[in-house]
Amino acid sequence: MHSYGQYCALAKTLDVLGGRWTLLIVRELLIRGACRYTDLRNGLPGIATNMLAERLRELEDAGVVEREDAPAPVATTLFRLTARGRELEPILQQLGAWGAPLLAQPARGDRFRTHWLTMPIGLHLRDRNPEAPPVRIELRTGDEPLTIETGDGRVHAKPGAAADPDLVLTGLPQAVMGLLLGKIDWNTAQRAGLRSEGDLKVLRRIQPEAAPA
Amino acid sequence: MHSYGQYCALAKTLDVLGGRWTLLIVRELLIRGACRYTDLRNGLPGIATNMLAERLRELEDAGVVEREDAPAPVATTLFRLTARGRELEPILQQLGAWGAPLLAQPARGDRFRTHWLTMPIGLHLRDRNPEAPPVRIELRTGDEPLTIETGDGRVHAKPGAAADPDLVLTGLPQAVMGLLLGKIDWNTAQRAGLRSEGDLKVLRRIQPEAAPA
DNA sequence: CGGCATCCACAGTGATACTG
DNA sequence: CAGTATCACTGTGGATGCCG
Repeated sequence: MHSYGQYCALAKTLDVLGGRWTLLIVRELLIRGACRYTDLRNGLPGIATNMLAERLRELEDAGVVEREDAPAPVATTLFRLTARGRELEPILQQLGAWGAPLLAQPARGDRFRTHWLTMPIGLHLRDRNPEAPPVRIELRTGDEPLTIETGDGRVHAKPGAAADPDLVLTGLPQAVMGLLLGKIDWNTAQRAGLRSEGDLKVLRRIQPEAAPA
Repeated sequence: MHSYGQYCALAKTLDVLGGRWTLLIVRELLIRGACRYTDLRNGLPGIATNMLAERLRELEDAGVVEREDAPAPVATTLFRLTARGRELEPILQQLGAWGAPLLAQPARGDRFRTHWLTMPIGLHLRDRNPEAPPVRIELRTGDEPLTIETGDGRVHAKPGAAADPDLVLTGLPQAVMGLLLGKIDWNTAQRAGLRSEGDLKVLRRIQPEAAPA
């Protein structure tokens, strides 16, 4: 990427992060932590492999990403964010929040990965009853299950199936997220094909505002 | 710009704002408010004129920018941010803050416009003595003067010369900003060619931390 | 002059194939 | 698994021209 050549902090930021795919690579590393090249490619459907390799090199040169030779038995390379790279988390959250309304439109043909829900969940949901025992919800809405857990007043999500979940939600991402964020009620979600197993009441504990269950 | 085609809020944001020059156009409109095509081109040294026209059209389609036929005598078109576009201000400030360390390096050959200092000044400086009468500082460090004013505990900057300023600073942007942000002391700034006229004590009132005057 | 449209050389991008 | 190599294609930057 050619530099903007401007003595301006924003322009310098864009010199580093403004290239195509760059911020989406940072998104993957924020969500996943250290990952392999193949994991990154899988979380970035549509990227060309040479593009990923080149961007990782640029991010490494810029001090945003570092590579690490994985521990003994596996013998593979891991990519992870540096401290400087992790400073980008709140910025990516805000950028995502700005674009959230754009997800309302149909957007047919869009690719989806379940772990992309991690950031919006951590940003928009709160545990309204931190004193009570924690709850676990499993989402099945794409390539892999996602586990939602309450803890210290916040709501965390991480890839993988939940052990002994209080609730399991199965359906399209639009319906799952619409329900979790309180944008649509349970009847609407059901009409959109959402299915549930377990205790729907736990939803009220984490939804941002009053929403019917 | 080709869409990423991902059902992810960040990817949707980048579909709209991720193109080359796009966020720098938003920067100009945030700093300047409504401006003419020519003003934009002037604040974006290096941009190709067809690029500016195309990006403005895209931003208009996305509901970030709107155009307005200027009032009676002038007969020109003005471009301004919509409410949706103005929501980007805190995000651009954070992106700029992230890149601020990159301005420390020499960066020879970089173009500069004085009004680019508006955002960092509003972000990093505070009026430590809001009860006292307001102060005005004029910066002369590039193409046009910039006026800094205190008010309601904050520090604002706007293009143009100051009427009856308490202090006038003249020199390179690195030196001016280094002094204002307390990164360098007055002697260092002076060695970097900075000249002053007026009362240097007013600096302490707005500098982020203790710094010698 | 302000607000573009057109044209062209070239750098960036994306798909596929291949390799240690 | 983690890339490199190749190549067609598209986006970008610079110059210039046009039109009210």
